[in-house]
Amino acid sequence: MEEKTIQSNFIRNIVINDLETGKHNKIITRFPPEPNGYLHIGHAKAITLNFELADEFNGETNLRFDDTNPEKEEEEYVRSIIEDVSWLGFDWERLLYASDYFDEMYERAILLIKKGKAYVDELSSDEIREYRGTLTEPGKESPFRNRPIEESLTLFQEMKEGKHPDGSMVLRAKIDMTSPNMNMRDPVIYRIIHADHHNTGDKWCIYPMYDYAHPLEDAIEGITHSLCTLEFEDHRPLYDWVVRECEMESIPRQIEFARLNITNTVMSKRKLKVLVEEGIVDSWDDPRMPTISGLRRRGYTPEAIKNFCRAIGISKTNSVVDQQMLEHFIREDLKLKAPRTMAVLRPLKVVITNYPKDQVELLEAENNPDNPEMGVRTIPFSREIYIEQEDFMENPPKKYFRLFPGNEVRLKNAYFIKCNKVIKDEEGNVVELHCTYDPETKSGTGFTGRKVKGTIHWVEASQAIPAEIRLYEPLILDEEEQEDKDFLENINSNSLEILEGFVEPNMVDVKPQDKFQFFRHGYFNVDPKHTTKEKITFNRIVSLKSSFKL
RNA sequence: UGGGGUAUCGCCAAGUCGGUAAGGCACCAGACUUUGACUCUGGCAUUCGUAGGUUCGAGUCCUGCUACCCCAGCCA
Repeated sequence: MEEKTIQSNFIRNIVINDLETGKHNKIITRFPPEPNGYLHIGHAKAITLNFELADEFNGETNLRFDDTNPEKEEEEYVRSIIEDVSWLGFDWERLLYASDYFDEMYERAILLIKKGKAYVDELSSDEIREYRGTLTEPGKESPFRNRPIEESLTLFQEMKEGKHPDGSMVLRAKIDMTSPNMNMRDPVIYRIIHADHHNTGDKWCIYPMYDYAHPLEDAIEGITHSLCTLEFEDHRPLYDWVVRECEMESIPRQIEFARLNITNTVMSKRKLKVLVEEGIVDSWDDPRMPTISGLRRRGYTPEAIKNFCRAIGISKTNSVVDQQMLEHFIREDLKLKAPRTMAVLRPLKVVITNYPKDQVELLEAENNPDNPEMGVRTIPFSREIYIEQEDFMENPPKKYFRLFPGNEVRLKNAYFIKCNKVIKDEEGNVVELHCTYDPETKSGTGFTGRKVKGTIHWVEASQAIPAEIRLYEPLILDEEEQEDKDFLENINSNSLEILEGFVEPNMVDVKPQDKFQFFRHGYFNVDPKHTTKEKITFNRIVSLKSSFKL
């Protein structure tokens, strides 16, 4: 169920204009993750934007790893990012790495030095910081700023050859130490890092900084529209400076948009990492995580995620999208896709006293009333069944349509039953119900003799399959207006609830990632990690909406 | 107190040359219902941060305020 209703947004308008005016005949975008962590739904927003924008206008999109810092990046992340982007259903034109361009970047740096636009600085990092000035005070020029070009050339060569230790010197762009834009105060563009790179091994011991590397990567690939998040707005003058001074032929345009925030969760890599490291969740793909892998394990589909990304729009406003919006799109997608089945999460045994002992009859049930093509299945029915604890109340309030003493309800796909007797344990807890059924009310016979207000789900007791069912709630509690509060103080300690319930016997052969609608409960996914031959574990993706209030 | 941004319904978000406020989520009411689900119908901004100005007419133009976000990594 993909809805490709294209929503207008300011970036798309820019593209349309660029195409109409002939500035570009074809657009090329890119998704440039740094392979230093797992992708989350915020990345999905950027991925969807880049790929679909190019696709709409017959352009191309590259997947490019921005691997300019070997100390933080790993092959494992490259693998997971590729997996996630593919899973979302996007095909890149080219799979590239910033490290593919290290040679060219080095040559362009030499060009800058020769033009007097860059110099090797031997100030320490602390000194560089001091010389940089502050937000309100201009910086000072480094004593090395005006050293001879030949000297910088030699030193830069030596940096590359590994003749100098980490931190001893850097290559800086020579721009303006008094600029009100801190990024223009002679930014460092190359630093020495003696570390193995996942792609280039030990070939290099100097690595370009983002602000220098990124515009070159874009220009080299012929990227026309380089989309990034708001915090890079201040970097745009530097981006343009690099493209211009390095004399790149292709001129990419950087355009910034707001990153995604969703209520009741966290989105930064840093915070997600804390959740994993503090053991608040058990891994990056924990079903409570907003990571692509977490959402996948929870049971979200690529279509739902993409529809969500399309629906939230693109703008420059800092915003927080209601998490209910995400839930809406998975419900919508699974409505027609997920077969219905009955599962009892908190079992209460019911004995149907007038039903013959030792009789088991097979009943027919629709797999999806909203999608008849999904066919029917048969389910067993007998004298003993389980129903949901919350579907019975001994002393119900008004408007309680479910089972209570003397009341009659419909068992979905089976018969009407009436509750006659409540069995309790010593502590007064209801442990069993005795009911009677009416053979004339069998589902599918067209019985119209009388109506009942409630229909409840059930599972036949002797053949029911025990299953583990995991219910999730948001990781983060609704925040009150408390600034500077550590997000860990708002952690929802009840974000996971594990239940032992029963599912229909025909669930024996489910496979990991199979999705179902548990009748009257919500949508569930077969967990790929916890499910074993002995026991199936289901993750609740999302509950059904409900207007029922006790 | 420097620079860069943003302010349209509870939450997202469209709003071409100024012409008299799309849509989605949420919510409320009703209909339907073998899911208190779905679906359907109706309701949800006389108003676009605020104060002025220009104009026959301004969310869209001008001016002044206000609030919030980002920037002082040899991170991206």
